[in-house]
Amino acid sequence: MIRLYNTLTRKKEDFVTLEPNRVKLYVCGVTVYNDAHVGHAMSAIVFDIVRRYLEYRGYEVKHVMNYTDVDDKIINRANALGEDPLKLSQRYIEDYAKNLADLNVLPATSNPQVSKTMPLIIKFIEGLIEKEHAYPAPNGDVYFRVVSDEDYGKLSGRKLEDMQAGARVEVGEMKQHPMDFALWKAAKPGEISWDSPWGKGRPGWHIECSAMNLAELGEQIDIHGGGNDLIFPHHENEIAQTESYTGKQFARYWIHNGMLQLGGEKMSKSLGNIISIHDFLKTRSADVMRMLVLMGSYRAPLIFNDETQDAAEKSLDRVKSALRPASPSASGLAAGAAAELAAQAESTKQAFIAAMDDDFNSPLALAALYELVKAINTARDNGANDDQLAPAQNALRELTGVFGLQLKEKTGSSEAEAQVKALIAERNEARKQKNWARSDELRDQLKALGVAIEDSKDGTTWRWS
RNA sequence: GGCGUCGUGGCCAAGUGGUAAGGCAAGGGUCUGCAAAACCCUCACCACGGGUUCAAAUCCCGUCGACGCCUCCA
Repeated sequence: MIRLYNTLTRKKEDFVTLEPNRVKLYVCGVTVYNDAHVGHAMSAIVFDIVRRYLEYRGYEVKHVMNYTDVDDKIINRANALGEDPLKLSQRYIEDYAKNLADLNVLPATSNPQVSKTMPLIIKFIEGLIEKEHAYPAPNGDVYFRVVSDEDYGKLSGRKLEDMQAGARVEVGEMKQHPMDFALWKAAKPGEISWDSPWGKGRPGWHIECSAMNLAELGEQIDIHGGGNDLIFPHHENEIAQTESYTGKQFARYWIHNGMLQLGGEKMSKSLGNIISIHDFLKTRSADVMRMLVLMGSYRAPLIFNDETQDAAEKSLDRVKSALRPASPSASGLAAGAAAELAAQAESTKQAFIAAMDDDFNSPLALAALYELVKAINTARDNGANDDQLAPAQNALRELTGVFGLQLKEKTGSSEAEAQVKALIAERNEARKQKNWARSDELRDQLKALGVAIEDSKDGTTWRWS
């Protein structure tokens, strides 16, 4: 039984889907107006692993991730660049899709966009007005009436009274209650806009997700996810809108990832402490980013610095060490030892599943993988041949695959490879003559080329490092 | 000020009543011409102060501190 921490109840709960073996998963995507950063990568990877794990456990997952392509920031940036806002956002949608592919994030089942959901958004708002959950203001805005929603604040644990006491709530003169929020914003002159019963305008931020959810997944969904910075107001308002509109519970489980921290602060576009996904991938692999995410709980803040990145990289090397072939002169393992390795593969699999079933406890699942890594390496040291290693290595591949790790060994061009082989041949000759000085010199040369040398009884092996 | 999450070894991080997983780093060892890789060994009384209990990192109260949200934000 899978258990999930549900933000709505602040407890771990048994995961029971609306329909057997099917999961409706909606994850808030990004607002597309500039490069996405590694914080977005973290969120995307977290939910990619959720999706991959649910599929591994036999669920058919319908995974929806939206793009917010109509928004103040997009309009501002487009104005600054003298570009059409929808062209700009389309450009960044394609860019983000490439980021995700580079990170080995599986494409969502669908990627709805605000600009393509306008009729439904308008219909949704009309429905809310009809039910007196919303009201048009004289200036052409439409607001959601928070006092009409008796359990408003249930996700974030806030009460309307508390929020009114807060110093930073601004009372808009068009609003009946300071916490009322815009469903529709009247267009300012020259702004991109759509026709509506309330005049030209565009949707507020929250209504789009309610509408796209309804369009893609229906009135009720299993899991709604996103960064924990979206809990309030975004997800709170989504709940208010959708439940007021349908009269049914919206999402059963709300899951939120923690924030990626750079220098002790949340990485965010507003703070400007950003490392883009493009820049990250210039020096590190997608696997490193994924490993970084896996090393901690998805709900906790992720400490992102050189030290943690190095640790992630080394940890990956360790996992990869188990996937190397048997030594050339492997004499074969005794039957008992081979059976032991098979048993370890099986118990690792069980431990992995038990860990991941418990609210995606990836650090614990990783610990199980390292046990298998150790067992495989020990077996190899003890003379296991490739056939004997294969089942355990396949199990390791299977489980790391659930994490979306690719575990590729580095490669070089064929010319470089030819050069390396020549140097190694020369070195072997020197070693035969016990010319250690020359041998070590050649090893240094190879190291400079990025080649690691390993000598053993049965000869020299090498790999790109 | 309000709401929420949290404070475990040098770093990252599991563990939510019975005397602390794992990874990285570090030190020692096996192997090696020397290395490297792999393997073996060593390395914490869990922010602080009270309390509950036969027993607490784990429950309760308090203090201090960190982070997130309350404004756009994955």
